[in-house]
Amino acid sequence: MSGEDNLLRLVEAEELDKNNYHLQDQVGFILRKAHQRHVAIFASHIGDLTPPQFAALAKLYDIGETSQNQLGTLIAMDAATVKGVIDRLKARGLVELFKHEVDKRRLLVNLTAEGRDAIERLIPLARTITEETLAPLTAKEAATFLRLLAKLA
Amino acid sequence: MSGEDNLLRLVEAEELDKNNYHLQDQVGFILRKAHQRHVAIFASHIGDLTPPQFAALAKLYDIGETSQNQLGTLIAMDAATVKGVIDRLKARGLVELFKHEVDKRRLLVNLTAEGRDAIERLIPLARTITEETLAPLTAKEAATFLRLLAKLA
DNA sequence: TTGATATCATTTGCATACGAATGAATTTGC
DNA sequence: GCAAATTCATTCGTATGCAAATGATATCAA
Repeated sequence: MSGEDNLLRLVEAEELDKNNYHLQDQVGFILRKAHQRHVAIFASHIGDLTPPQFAALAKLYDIGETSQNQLGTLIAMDAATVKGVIDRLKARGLVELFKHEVDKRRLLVNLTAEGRDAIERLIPLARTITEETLAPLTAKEAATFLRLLAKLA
Repeated sequence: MSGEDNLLRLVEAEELDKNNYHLQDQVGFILRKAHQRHVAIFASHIGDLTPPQFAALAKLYDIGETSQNQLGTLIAMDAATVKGVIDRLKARGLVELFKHEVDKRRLLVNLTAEGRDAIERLIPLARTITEETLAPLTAKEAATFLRLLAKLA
């Protein structure tokens, strides 16, 4: 085999390497698509609330009154994002805000009676949404998937 | 067992049902967190481009010139979103736009020489990003995860 | 106690993401 | 061949999502 052959093979290998990258096989790209699909399923069942808004209500229903910042940590939203979400829920009368009596930096958030009614009404729909999102998998596959997904998140 | 006992159990079961919903176990919530983590990993390796911008460049590198709309379909972005992404890539000189000679509705997009250089330089980093995203899983788990994720997306 | 740090909330700027409406151009169906 | 339907691109409005900067308050440490 000549030196020129070796060079050729090397060049071909590099070309192959470049062309071998397929976006549609990358975990990030598929993750983005799976998330898109879930959001669409969510919207088809719960049209008047977004997944982040639902997450805020569900968490407040679970743990009760907490600070805006703490809520953000629990539902994986940074401070700027959670503020917008809470502002919109407040505008719709689903949550109330209070200043913390002792620590004046904190803004306490809690469900209103209306917010409590809403989340109690929506939780069954949320179960349906979860089911429909996982519908392409068997029960066993879904369990495996959730276990591995949790390791990644 | 009295009728009152039955009623009590029923009420308790309903309460349990309501309180039994745990946001942090829902596939949508974990999917959102996994996606967030991936985007953060992406940004730590490729700071000057977002994942959607990278997707557009990678797909153009893969298939060559195409219409804005077709590109959007291939990278799972609606028309409004892809327009913004392409506009920003164009402003940075990474893609060029041409009117389609025959079908005057279409706007053709292609990489510039600079765009081609950029994507060739970035693909190795993208491989690293994929690896790091999947790092919490073993090779076997990663393969299983990708197979199931693809079924969901 | 006070000066340095840290925490909480807000604001601004930028970048997806998508529904809905619009207008231009093309294709289809009859 | 022409009206209806479709496709392509754009624009507007709304909602995340995050980095960075700012101001108020609280905690820590010397």
